[in-house]
Amino acid sequence: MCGTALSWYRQVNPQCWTSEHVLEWISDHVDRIKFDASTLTLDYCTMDGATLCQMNHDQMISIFGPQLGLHLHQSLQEHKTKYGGMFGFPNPSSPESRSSDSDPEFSYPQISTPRGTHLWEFIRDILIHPERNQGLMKWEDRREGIFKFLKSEAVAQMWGQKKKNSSMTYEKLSRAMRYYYKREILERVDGRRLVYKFGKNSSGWKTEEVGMGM
DNA sequence: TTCTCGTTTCCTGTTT
DNA sequence: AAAACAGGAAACGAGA
Repeated sequence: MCGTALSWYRQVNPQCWTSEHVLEWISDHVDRIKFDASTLTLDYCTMDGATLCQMNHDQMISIFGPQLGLHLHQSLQEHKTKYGGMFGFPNPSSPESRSSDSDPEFSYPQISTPRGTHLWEFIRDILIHPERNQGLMKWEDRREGIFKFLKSEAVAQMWGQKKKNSSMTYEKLSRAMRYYYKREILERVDGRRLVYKFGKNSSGWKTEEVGMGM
């Protein structure tokens, strides 16, 4: 990894980036899309490349918001395919560099994320990080898996971005949610508008199951 | 290429 | 009245 130019890091596997490179890369995108950087927390931008590469689309959006998050995610995917060697996504068993540079509480549950996340998984991943999801959704009853949409149209837009469909609405998203009742991925919660409950065929949201120390 | 799955889109009717 | 909820039906795109 010999480097000379300021931006040499852009030609290497993003896994190798230091936290400075990551920060540089983020600010580059901030400039490029004229994003209002004052809405960002420097804390969340401080991570090394390996940590960055661990993040999936939803986590990226949870931290950086729908606009910047999407740009970062797409750009990172391009970097990965171009310079990231043979891996489509990061090695799940990577030892994890927990340097003081990394976000100390950066311990996402290791959920196997198949290509093309499903809607319920997308929703679940937003809920797993309530402190970072910008008030999009919240748990009504964490134990029971009951949750509520706070910004239904915003979530729908995010879902649409993920599927490259700018015309997604809550109306249409909710139809897909209702199909989950029969498959018992969701259970009905009636009388409660915008409230749903995870069913027995869902996974990855229970605190015990995920081992988040609760 | 065809088939399935998981939605997406549209719609009509009901409920809150 | 507006926004959600209910599902049927058909179209769709990705992947096997």
